[in-house]
Amino acid sequence: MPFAPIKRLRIAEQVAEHIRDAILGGSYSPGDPLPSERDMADQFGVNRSSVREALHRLEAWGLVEMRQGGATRVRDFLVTAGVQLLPYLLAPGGELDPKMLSDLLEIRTMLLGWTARMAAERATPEQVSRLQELLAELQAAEGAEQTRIRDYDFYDHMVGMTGNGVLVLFSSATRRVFTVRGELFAGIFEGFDASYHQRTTEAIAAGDPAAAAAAMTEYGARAQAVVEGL
Amino acid sequence: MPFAPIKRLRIAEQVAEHIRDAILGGSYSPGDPLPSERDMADQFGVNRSSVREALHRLEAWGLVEMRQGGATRVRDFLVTAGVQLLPYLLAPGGELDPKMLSDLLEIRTMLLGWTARMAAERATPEQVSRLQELLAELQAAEGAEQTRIRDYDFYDHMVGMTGNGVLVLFSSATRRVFTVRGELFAGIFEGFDASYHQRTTEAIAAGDPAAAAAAMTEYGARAQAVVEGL
DNA sequence: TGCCACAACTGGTCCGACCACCCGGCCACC
DNA sequence: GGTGGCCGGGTGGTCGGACCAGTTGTGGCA
Repeated sequence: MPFAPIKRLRIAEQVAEHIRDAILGGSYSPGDPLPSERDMADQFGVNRSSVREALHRLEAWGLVEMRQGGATRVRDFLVTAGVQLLPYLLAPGGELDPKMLSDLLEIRTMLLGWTARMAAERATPEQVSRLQELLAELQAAEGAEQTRIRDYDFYDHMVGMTGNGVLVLFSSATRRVFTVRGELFAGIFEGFDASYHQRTTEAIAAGDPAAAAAAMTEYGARAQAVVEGL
Repeated sequence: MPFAPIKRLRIAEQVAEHIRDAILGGSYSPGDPLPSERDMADQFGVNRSSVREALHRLEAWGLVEMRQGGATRVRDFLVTAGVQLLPYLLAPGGELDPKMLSDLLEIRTMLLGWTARMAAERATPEQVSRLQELLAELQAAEGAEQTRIRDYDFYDHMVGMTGNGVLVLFSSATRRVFTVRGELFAGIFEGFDASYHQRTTEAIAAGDPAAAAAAMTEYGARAQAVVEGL
């Protein structure tokens, strides 16, 4: 077994994680002021510049609002936060939020169905044969992790087949969740059943959008049931 | 008429906008190195700290990748960028990308339909009466801008009715697009026809998910047709 | 030819200073 | 009692410079 890669964390990143967890963990309510940059620099034992870098990151994520002269305040992140916060909203403060997980899988089911439908409508022959290759690789996958990766490659290719650039953005946002929080979804890929993907591929090859959507929707619903059963 | 708020401009923000536009405008390809922080600080005539703040913002948006020792490189933002970049991807370099706009409206249609469906499945009586209020306000709206705002309030309430927290994140991301780039969608709200919303409200009140989804999908499709016809 | 040490980059962190701005308390004035 | 101005202390914003840490290309050596 190879050595795990050394995780190199920039100081500003660590600071950002601390503050992010404190906010998502409920230590602050929307509108509450954070301690001043100078205070936090002292508390963390780092330079004020690093604290500022961390705060700017949180600001870009929609978690806090910085105003010259006034305190940096926590925003109502459920409204202002970007999708990129999803991995952390799933488990704020380290404890899994089952409701959020359930919601995410529901959205995933919707995206799966719609993507398969549009892929079937717009597929080119080359894309179909590539999809069949990916299906074969998925069926040959061993282990939960490899299955997860190939499942998402399959989905990614369908996204590309839709030709919708905005969907690419959305799906890459959700992919990040599955990557960062892969352990939450292991149940989906244990004893994986690739028959849904096979039906989907056949439906797309046959140019049958409704059947493709149905197969992927069923797959998503089954994944929902599996994870909810935990 | 009240005074318009004074627009404040932080230096780092302006720098970030410049670099962002250069990247989205195609001045750099994925993998290309940006000039060094010290160079850009000279060129912009600002301190290196400000350039670094700007770069960190771009990094949080998924536009660039910073690595100690190596150059800061442009990422393949169509894959790595967050949804929060959508407003700028719609018009990279100031020129509208009609394909991206078309894709966005297509996604919007999907979200409209699905949201209405789930809202119909899960609505409580209180939520329904609130929706009817919002419908009345929408029907009474005057002018494109007021219509746009109330249309989104209507949609936002449906999102709340689904009870899906992840959908809230997604839809707030898309709402930002309509806010920042409102001028692109003015056509939708000129000569607005609220009958789709009325049908939707009635279907939700009657607990008919399919009808609700159909009405909102038609509404989205009509908006697509209007904007594409420009 | 192939390897490696070095030098010249890059970004990452730190420090200390000053500026711009917000807010609170104070006070003179109406 | 209310108003407006003043001011001081605290906040974030910017600056310049220094040094650390990691990468990259190059030149010389074996």
